[in-house]
Amino acid sequence: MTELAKPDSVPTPREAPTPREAPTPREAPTPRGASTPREAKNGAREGRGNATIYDIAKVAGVNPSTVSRALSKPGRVSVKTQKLIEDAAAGLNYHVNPFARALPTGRTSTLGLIVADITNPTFFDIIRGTESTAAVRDYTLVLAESAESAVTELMTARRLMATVDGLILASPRMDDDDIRALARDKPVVVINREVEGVLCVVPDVNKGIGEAVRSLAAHGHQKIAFVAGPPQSWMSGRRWEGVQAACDWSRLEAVRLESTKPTIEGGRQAARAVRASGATAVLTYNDLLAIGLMQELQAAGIEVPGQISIVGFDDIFGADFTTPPLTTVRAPLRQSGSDAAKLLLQILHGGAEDSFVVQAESELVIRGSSGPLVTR
Amino acid sequence: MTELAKPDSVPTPREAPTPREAPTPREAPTPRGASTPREAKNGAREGRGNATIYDIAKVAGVNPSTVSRALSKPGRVSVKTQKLIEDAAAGLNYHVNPFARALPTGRTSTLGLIVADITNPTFFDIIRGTESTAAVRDYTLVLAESAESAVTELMTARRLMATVDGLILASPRMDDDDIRALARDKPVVVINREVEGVLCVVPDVNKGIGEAVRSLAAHGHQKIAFVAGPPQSWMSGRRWEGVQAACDWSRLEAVRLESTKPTIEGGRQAARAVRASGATAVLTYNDLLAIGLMQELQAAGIEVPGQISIVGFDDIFGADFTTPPLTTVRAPLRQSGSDAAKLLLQILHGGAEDSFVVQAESELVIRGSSGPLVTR
DNA sequence: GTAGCGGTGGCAACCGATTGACAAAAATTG
DNA sequence: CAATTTTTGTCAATCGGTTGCCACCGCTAC
Repeated sequence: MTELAKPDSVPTPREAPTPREAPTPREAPTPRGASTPREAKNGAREGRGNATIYDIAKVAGVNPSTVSRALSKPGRVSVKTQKLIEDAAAGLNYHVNPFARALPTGRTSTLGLIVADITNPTFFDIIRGTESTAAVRDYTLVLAESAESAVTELMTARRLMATVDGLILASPRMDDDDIRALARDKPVVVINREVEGVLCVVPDVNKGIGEAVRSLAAHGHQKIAFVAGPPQSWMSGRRWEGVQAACDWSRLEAVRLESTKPTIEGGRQAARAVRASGATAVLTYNDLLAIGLMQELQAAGIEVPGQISIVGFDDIFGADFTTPPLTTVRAPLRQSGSDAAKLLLQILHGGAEDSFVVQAESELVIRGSSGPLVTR
Repeated sequence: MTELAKPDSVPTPREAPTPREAPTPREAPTPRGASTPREAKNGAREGRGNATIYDIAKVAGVNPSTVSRALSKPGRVSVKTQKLIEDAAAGLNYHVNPFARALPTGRTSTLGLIVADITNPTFFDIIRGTESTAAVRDYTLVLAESAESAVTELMTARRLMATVDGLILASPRMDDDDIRALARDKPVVVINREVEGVLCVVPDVNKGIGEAVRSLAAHGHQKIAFVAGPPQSWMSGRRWEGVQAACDWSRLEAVRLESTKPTIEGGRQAARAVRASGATAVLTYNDLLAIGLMQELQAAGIEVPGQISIVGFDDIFGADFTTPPLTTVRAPLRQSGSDAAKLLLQILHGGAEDSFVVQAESELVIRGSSGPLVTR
C-alpha cells in the first residue's frame, strides 16, 4: 500500500487505500527536510519536534481521531481506551500543538489586552488582574500597547484579533464605532469607558467621589477645584460630572481646571492655576497629577493639607509613599482587569449578554493629604 | 483510482487531477458546517472568517502558492503578478492567518516573558522594555507570571514554549539545569541571573555599588549594613558581594542582615535588626525594603538621613515619592528588558553567539535619603 | 431470530499557509 | 534559429489536530 518506492519525485498521492488493511499513510518515511541530512531515526521520535497524536495512536494501537477525542471530549471513548491513550500520552510526554488546534477550531486559549501606555502605573494593576484570572482558567495573556495613539491602537487590535479568543481594551483611545466593529468580530470588553453595545467594565465613580466631597465639606472646605485629564478621556469627563454633582449636593462650589498631560509633570504645571483658583481643596483626574501638584505646592512653601487639601484618583502603587501620604479615591483597577477577563471567559464559554456594564465600587482612602484648614 | 464508492455523500476526494485542466478541488462546494443551514453564498466570501490566499488566488487568477510567495518571498515572482496579487490582497483586506503559518514553519512572531511576580514593580520596567522592542520588530509579547514558585515557573515556561519563538526569563526561580533544558528547545534569554551556557542580561552592579559606598564613605560613615533579599535570589548574592568588595576597598565595615521578604513589610521588619547593628548607613537589596525600612525608622523618630542613611536598589517607580526621596542604585531595568528582547530577536534572525552575557550599567542616583551624619 | 439501539472507533476531509520539485515560458547565447 | 539558461508559476504534500458521518459491536426487546 502507498508504496512510495519511487526513486525520487512522484510521491503517489493518496493512493487508493484498500479499505481494510491500509495503515495510515504517515507510515511512509518522507521527512520534510529530506535535503538536510539530519537523518531522522524514524519511529522513536527523538529528533526535533514533539510527540503528536499520531505517535500516541501508534503506541496505543488506535486511530488518531480516537486519540483526539480521548484527549478533548471526555466520555466520548470507553474508559479502557481512554486509559490506554492517556498512558501513552504521558509516556511520550505529549502536549497538544496549539496551532494545530487553533487552525480548524479557531480556539486559541489566549486573551489579548491593549493598554494605552505601559508607562502609566494605572495599568499595572489592570494587567495584574487580567493576567491572574486568565491564568487561573489556563488562558494566556497577550499584551500590547497603543502608545496613546488611536491609529496604533486600532492596528494593534486588528493584529491581535487574529491570535486571540477575545480582546480587552483598557481605556481605549479609538472611536466608538471602531470598537463596535472590532466587537462584531470577536468578543471585546472595554475597561474604563462606556460604549453602547459593547461589554464594559467601569468603576462606579460616584460613591468614592461622594465620600471625598463630603469629607472635604466636613472639614470646612467651600470651594473645590478639579484638575481634569486628557479631553479624549471618557473617565475624566465622568469624574468631573461626579464632582459637580457631589458639590451641588453638598452646596459647595466646584471649578474645573485643565491639565497639559496626566502625569507628575502635568501636576506640577497645574499648581499655578490651582493657586489662582482660590480653591482650598483639589481633586485631580489621577494620582500622578495629585503627586506632581503636591510636590510643586510644597516646594512653594504651601502646607498640605494645612493650607490646601489634595485628593487623587485611582490609588496607584506608590500613592502612600508621599509625605503626607496621598488621600485618594481608589478605583478597583485590579478588579476591573479581573472582571473584564471573567466577563470575556464567560462569553467564550457559558455565553452571556452581548451588552452589559459592570459596575465595580470605588471608595475613598483617607490618608494625610486632606484635612481641615489650619488658620494661622 | 481511490474509488471509495460510498453510496451517498462521497465528495470525490482528491480526484485524480488530469494534469492539465482539473480546477482546484476547493471549487467543490462542500462547506464545513453543512449541517448548519448558514447558506454560504459561494465565491464572495461574505460570511464568517477572513480572506485566505485561496481567495486572492481566485481573484488574481493565479495559484495559491504563487500568492504565498508573492506575499512572503520578495523577488520570487514577477513584478507584474506581484502587483496583481497585492492589489487583490488589499481589496479583500487580507491578513495572514498566524496559525496556518505557524503550523508548517514553526515561526510565530511571538516572544514569551515570564516574571516571578507581576505584583513587584521591579518587573514593570522590564515588561515595558521588552514589549516596546518586541513591538518595534512586529513581535507580540506573551506575558506570564510564575507566582514566585519554581514549579509553576517551569510549567508556565513549558506551556509558553509551544507558542513562542523565544522566551525571556526575568529573575527566574528554577534550577540552572531546567533553564538549560528549556534553552535546548528554543532560544532563551535570562535577565538578572547568570546561567552557564545560556544567554544572560545582567546589570553590572559593581559600578553603582562602588559609587554608593564611596559616597557614604565620603560622608563619614564607617559601618554599613546590607539588608539581603531572598536566599534563592542570584542578584541578592551578587549585590552583597559587591557591597563587601566596595567596603573592603574603602576600608569600611560591612555587615549582612537578613530580611523575611523583599517587600515594604519586610523592610519594616528589618528596622529592629538595623538599629541593633549599629550601622549608620544601610544598603538594601531593593527599593521596597528601603522604603519600608525608612518608614519604620521615621515612625520611631529617627532622622533620615541625619541619623542614618538609606540607599535602595533598582530605582523603581515611586522611589522619588518618599520624603526624603530615596537615594538608590539604579538598575537599568527597562534596558535589560529591551536588551533581552533584542538579543532574542538577533538569534532568531541574524544568529548570534549561543552564550553571552550582556552587561548593562548601574549607577548611583543620589537623592535625599543619604548624606552626612548630623551629630547633635 | 431479528430488529432496534446506544456506545465506540475509524475514515477522510478539512483548517490556511509553506515549500521542494518540476514544468512552462521567457530571456540569453552561440 | 536552435540550444541553453534563467524566470516564473503550478502541483501536491505537509504541519497536527478536529469532526461529520458511518460502520461495527454487543445488548436488549419483541
